[in-house]
Amino acid sequence: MTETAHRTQAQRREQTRTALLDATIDCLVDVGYARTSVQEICARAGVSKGAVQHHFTAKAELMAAAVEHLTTKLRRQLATSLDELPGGGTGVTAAIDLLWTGYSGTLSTAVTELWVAARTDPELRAAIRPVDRALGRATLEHVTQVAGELPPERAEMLFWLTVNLTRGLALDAELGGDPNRRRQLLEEWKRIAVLLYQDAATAPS
Amino acid sequence: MTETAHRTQAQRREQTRTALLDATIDCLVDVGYARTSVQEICARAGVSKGAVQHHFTAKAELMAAAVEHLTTKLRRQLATSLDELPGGGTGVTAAIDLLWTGYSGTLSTAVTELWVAARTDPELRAAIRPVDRALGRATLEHVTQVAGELPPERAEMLFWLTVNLTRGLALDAELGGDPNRRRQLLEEWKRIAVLLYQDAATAPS
DNA sequence: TGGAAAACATGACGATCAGCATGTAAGTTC
DNA sequence: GAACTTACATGCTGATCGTCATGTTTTCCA
Repeated sequence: MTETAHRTQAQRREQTRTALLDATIDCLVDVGYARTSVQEICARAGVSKGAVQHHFTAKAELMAAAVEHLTTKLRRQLATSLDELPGGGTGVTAAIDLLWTGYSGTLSTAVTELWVAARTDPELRAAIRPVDRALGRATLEHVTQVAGELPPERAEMLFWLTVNLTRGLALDAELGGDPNRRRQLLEEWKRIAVLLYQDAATAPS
Repeated sequence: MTETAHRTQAQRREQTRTALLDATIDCLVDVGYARTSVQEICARAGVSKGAVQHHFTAKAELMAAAVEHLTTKLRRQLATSLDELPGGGTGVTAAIDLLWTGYSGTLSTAVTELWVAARTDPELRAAIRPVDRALGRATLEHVTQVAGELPPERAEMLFWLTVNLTRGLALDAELGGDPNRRRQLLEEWKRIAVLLYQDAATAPS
């Protein structure tokens, strides 16, 4: 119990750092950005305010780091669900499911909180933009890998349409919209996408 | 100059009330929900904290009232753009444009702030949901009125797909995504919708 | 093994928050 | 026009915010 586990300095640093970042994400998810205070964060992380001060000069820097932490986690989640999902994946349909599961999870909820907050916070915004763009490109790669061969331009269109649609649906889900309707809409969108895929295959302009 | 304009009590009440609600919306739009304080609001409205206290028992009630105020404004905006837009409106295309202009304005920005905040605030959420559902239905009516005759079920699908897509696009716009891409995506979506419209007309299942 | 440095804790600081108690001015009613 | 009510202003209160200054513990290195 009272046994002191020997940890190297780098280990300690990394450990409390990730604890802080995870706590930040948790905080964003279940109390929202407005009420995500430093105190609340380090209470969840089990450390003191001095710790967060030692690792990050200001709250804004913590948030910026949380953004990066979030995207790496999202990338990992994307990779794993990519390995699991497409067993008998039917190309476009599987890709859409992939995006939906990605954008409807708790991680994306945290991202949305940060996005909306970033709209009126230039500093946070500057931190988010490049990371988000990189995530977008990486996701596009993964998805096209699943979706089979479409004309690249068409594929990108479909991708971004799906991304924005799922983002809208995720927002609807956050506010407690009807889950059934969301399912229906997603199914309908899959049918449309497949239809378009056939179009692109049979009559590429 | 120093002439005191005689205002009836009801006029005074209504006037500062709408001033407060407008100021709240302004505040949400350009400083965000997290930094929308009572002080900031009544500073913008040109009244004192006592005034907001007299009209609303708590900040939550102010926000709830702001939600209702917002939706009535959105309805008016929708109605006017409905009168202006569809001069040579081509049915579905015009309807999509209508929705986009509706969901990409400042009013919808404020709504998004409240939505995201409402996710972790049950009180605010309870205030938003019914009003938002009513707005959705009203919008659906207006849109179908513009879109021409589609099978009602198809029309509703298209409507909700468009709504969620435009919401996602609006979120993208808020964070400073590429406006050109948004234009392209919207154009593409219009083409798809028209295609589906033809489908529904020629081969109604 | 002991001193330096890094990692973390504690407590206090001014600022700001939402809410309340009390005062004043404008309108209403008789 | 005087009592009364409504509409608003002013100033305070405890709580909480982010930040900082200063201790205490843990690891490192020689």
